Amino acid sequence: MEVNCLTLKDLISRPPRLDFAIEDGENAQKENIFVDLSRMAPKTPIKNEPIDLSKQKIFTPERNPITPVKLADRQQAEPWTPTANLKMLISAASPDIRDREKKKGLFRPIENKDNVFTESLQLDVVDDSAVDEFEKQRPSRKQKSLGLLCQKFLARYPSYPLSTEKTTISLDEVAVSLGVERRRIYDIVNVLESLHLVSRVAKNQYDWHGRHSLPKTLRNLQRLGEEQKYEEQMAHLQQKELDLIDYKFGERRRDGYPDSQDPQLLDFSEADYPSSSANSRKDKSLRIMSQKFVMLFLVSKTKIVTLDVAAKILIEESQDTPDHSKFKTKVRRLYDIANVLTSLTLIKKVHVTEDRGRKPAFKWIGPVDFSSTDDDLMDVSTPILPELKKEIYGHIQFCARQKLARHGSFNSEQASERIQRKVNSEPSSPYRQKQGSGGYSLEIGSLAAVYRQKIEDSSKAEAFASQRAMPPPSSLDPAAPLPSLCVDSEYCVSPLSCQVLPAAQTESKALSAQTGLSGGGGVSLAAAARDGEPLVAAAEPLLYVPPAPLIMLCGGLQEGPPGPGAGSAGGGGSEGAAAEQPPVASGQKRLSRDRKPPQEDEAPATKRQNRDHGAGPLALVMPKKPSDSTDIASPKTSAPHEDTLMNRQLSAAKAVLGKATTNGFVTSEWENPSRNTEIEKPSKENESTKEPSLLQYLYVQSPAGLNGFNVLLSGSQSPHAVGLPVGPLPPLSVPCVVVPSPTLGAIPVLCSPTVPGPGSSAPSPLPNAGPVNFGLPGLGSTAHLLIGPAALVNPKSSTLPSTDPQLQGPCSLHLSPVMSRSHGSVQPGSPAYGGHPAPAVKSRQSPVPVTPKSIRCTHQETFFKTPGSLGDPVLRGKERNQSRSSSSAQRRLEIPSGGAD
DNA sequence: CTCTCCCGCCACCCG
DNA sequence: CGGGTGGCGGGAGAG
Repeated sequence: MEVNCLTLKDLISRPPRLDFAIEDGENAQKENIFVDLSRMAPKTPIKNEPIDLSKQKIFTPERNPITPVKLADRQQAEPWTPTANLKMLISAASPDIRDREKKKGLFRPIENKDNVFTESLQLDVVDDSAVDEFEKQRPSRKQKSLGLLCQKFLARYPSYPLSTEKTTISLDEVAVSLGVERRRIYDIVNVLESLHLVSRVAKNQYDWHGRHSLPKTLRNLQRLGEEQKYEEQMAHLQQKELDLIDYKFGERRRDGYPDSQDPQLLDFSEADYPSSSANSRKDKSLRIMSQKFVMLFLVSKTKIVTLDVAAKILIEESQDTPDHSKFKTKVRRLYDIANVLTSLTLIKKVHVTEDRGRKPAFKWIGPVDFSSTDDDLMDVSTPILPELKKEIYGHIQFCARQKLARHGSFNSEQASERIQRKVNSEPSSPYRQKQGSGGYSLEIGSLAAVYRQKIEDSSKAEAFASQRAMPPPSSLDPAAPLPSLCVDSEYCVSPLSCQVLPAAQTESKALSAQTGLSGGGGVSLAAAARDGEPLVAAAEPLLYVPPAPLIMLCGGLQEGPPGPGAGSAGGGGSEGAAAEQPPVASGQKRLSRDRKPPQEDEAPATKRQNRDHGAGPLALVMPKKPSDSTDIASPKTSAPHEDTLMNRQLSAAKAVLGKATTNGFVTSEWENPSRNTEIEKPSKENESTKEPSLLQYLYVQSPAGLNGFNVLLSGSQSPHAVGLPVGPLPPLSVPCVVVPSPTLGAIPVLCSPTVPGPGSSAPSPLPNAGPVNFGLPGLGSTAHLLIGPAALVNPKSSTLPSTDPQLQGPCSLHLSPVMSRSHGSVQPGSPAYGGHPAPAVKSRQSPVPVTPKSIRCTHQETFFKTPGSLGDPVLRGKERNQSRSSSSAQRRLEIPSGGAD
């Protein structure tokens, strides 16, 4: 036996060695992988390796030589063909070898290696996706990516360090620890510095500040961006592109904004950045570029920035001559920055489809409302939290009641009015929105934002502080970008979608009819996505299936499938992944794919997702591409997602309802989208666009970064809504969907009034497994609640993330909380919805896995309770939330709700 | 092919 | 002036 093993190893190991430093820590990882592989395939070592690797997940770290049998199995199991494997090996080999030789000297064996190694092993073991393994085999580029490195870097420090504790960062130490050259650390640190997450204190020394001041920093950047008129510039550039590929620099500033104020940008925050003369080296620094890049997102209505536009703007500002090489260089830098920002879960990669084709772009998934919040708010201490929660819960409860009371009679206006009323009543209320974005005086989103900030603050002191150990900081962070919303890596935005949407929106009814869902009860979809991404997913039964026509439209609209995503950001273990997934989690997504543990880093998140999801589900939903399926599908089916939709809906809603109603519900973001200057954005907004069905609902989103609640109201229900223009769609039965987000936990809840009998058909394919997962954002921050009109179906079992417990539960309501989590642990068979493929709830994060059942009850109750309890919990962090939240919400709810009547 | 973006040379600039 | 920083762009992996 041994002999065999050795032989295999030898064969296998060699190639790896070449690639990696064999003995070196880094290499070690790879080697391990290889080893495993080797054992797997006794026959041809080389080929086997790759193959094995892919499948290894199953294998334990031990990976010792395994019996050949397994190999055979695996091979079969593996998607990879021998040929493919060989190719892989071969391709990897030569280059690797070369690199290897070089690297040997370069690499420093570091602990890091060990870590990496460990991680890889774990991944292998746990991991399902072949991809990971594959990657691991050889140190793929991804493994060495800045994003991954950044995640590791961030994992070292608490997102919200206690004020008392000072964390200093030694670049040398970090570099060694992470096993990379210091040069790479500079890239990370510079971007972090631009956001004030760190500050340089001395040579080679930085202080870690964490995310505490991130909202403030972003606000400042947003302000600066507005001053710089970046939005106009972006719009201008985009227009130009339509006309010409070439763009001229001169025009950009026509508006009169001063030439380079770049230096000022830096000033805003600190003295750190010395204003330098234009074009100075500093102006070109990654720090400044990073700030500008962020500003572009912040001023963008669509929150999507294409790299080419960003690069052009940067070039213009730098007053450099716009040659192609410059452009390329800028883009490279932007990728560097984007990788870091993605690791921070502030942005995620998407693709914008344009006439010219797909363009790489990034979407802001971080907090959005900070702009509206005051500094005061930032400082606000915990006390406020309860208030906010009440508001939110109250609103939710109200909705629920309404629904319950009359199945579709819910009037969104009333709700909105109520909210406004409240807001108005308190002049000082933080809830008021400052922004003029929409003219909405108050937005839930803003509330959420406030809430979130508070939470953040509190969190610093408490949980987070202690939690370094916690799952990756990022994921945990409340502040973390709502990103959770965006589960998937990429979205495609297509212009068309916009057009389509309007019509779609109006009519949910039509949809339901078409889908067949209508009859049954409504379909409950949930879709809430924060930034456009769909938050909710419905169980299969619940899944809303857009009528064929709609689908077609959607599909058409969407570009191709979203690529694999980009989303890796979340990656970092919990962070990225969590963030992304959770919110949106459209049921579909979740359904299709199960997430891997957030822990994994995924630089390659996108890939994973892809693989995770099957195309299958998507297919159902979307005509378009299977590949995206996961993303698309889920969103599509379950909920309306995307800004576009949202916008549409909003606009539609506004029209119908009148502003008042909408106001209450609409979040700032929503508004923004509607306006999009950017052509692309509007259309696409991700996967969500596709779903017209979503239109039916009015989506109330909390501000993006925040953990606000997202509420989906069915348009049909609202009387006003009836008037909706578009119309053909029959209103869905679902009155409203509330998606609480973030802070609470990520517990998505789906209540579907009636089970979608008809709908099921469509859905069935998707979910397959059944369980629809709503992915909670990694953190579990977001919870989605869907309330079905009349009859809620069964509550699904879901595991709640520790954090969210509160939200979850609307037991009484019949709501079923669905958790989706990064993991994808969803169970297909999960009980949800009684037999239906219920969405599975995952709570990967939750430290303590709760049993769905138990959780459910608890949560449910909790959910409605008054926030009072929340205050504590919130702070605590995710874990505690569950229990606490419960109480206060209800109280609040009732009060507010009353207004409706 | 295009998109990404790693890698590390070498210029800056600070202490 | 030495060394920390970090701009820069070649070139290769990934798709």
